[in-house]
Amino acid sequence: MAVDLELAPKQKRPPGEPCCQPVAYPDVERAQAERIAAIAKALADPIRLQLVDVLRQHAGKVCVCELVPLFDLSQPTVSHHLKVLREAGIVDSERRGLWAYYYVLPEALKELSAWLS
Amino acid sequence: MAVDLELAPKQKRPPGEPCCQPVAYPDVERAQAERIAAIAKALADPIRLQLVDVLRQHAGKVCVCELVPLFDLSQPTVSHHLKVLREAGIVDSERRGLWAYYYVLPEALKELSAWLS
DNA sequence: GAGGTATATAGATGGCCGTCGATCTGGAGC
DNA sequence: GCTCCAGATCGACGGCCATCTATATACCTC
Repeated sequence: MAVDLELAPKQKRPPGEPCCQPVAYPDVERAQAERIAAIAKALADPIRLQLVDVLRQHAGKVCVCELVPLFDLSQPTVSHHLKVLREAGIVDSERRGLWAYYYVLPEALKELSAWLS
Repeated sequence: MAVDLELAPKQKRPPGEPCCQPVAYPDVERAQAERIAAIAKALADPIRLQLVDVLRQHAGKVCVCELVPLFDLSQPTVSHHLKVLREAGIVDSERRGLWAYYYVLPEALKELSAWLS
């Protein structure tokens, strides 16, 4: 998966109609592309996107028991989505007694946001 | 864009009653969340992210024959990724003779970019 | 027309993802 | 101790995804 691999120019082509222009290389390295794509992948589900949206509305922390009834999904499924977001570094959680509170880590979205602009 | 709803702190509750009511609702409607998530999904692969990166960097139209050798993938696989990006509305293509030139549709990324900021 | 070339499509395959019900964990309160 | 509850984890299932090879399509040149 060599991003920095040299481009082999076209060897035979109809005259007068050049195929290949000067090569454009990816501006992002492979490792960076994988990081950004991983964030995009975590956001690539409407449920997770709305979860992040709710958490971002509150600068504070939101209880899981508030998140579950927002969606027509089972509690384990919502918990699974929260785990995906947590493992992507987009959210983190804190346990207080019986309840778990989730909150956004805004830094996690910066690289994707910066690449998009 | 933010809906101001307050987060009720968790208190002890009488047994037999549900833990809490949802206090925050998604600011993003389901249809909008699905649109944004679909864009994120198209970008959720490092190859496709780098393809978009190359096309954005070039700011013009890039021949497929330049894109294929950038990755250690078969030509049909690169073609598949370009098709995914095209069906997501992120890129479009134009055929010139034997060659196909791809270019970015910057509008497609705006909704995701706006949601992130 | 024949022959070659760039790209797209088809079909198969292995793996990952979203969802569920069932179960486990650990804290609260009796 | 025991019971109840919030949340996480497990195991399974169906479906979708990324990749390949093989083939088709479209186009050019002779």
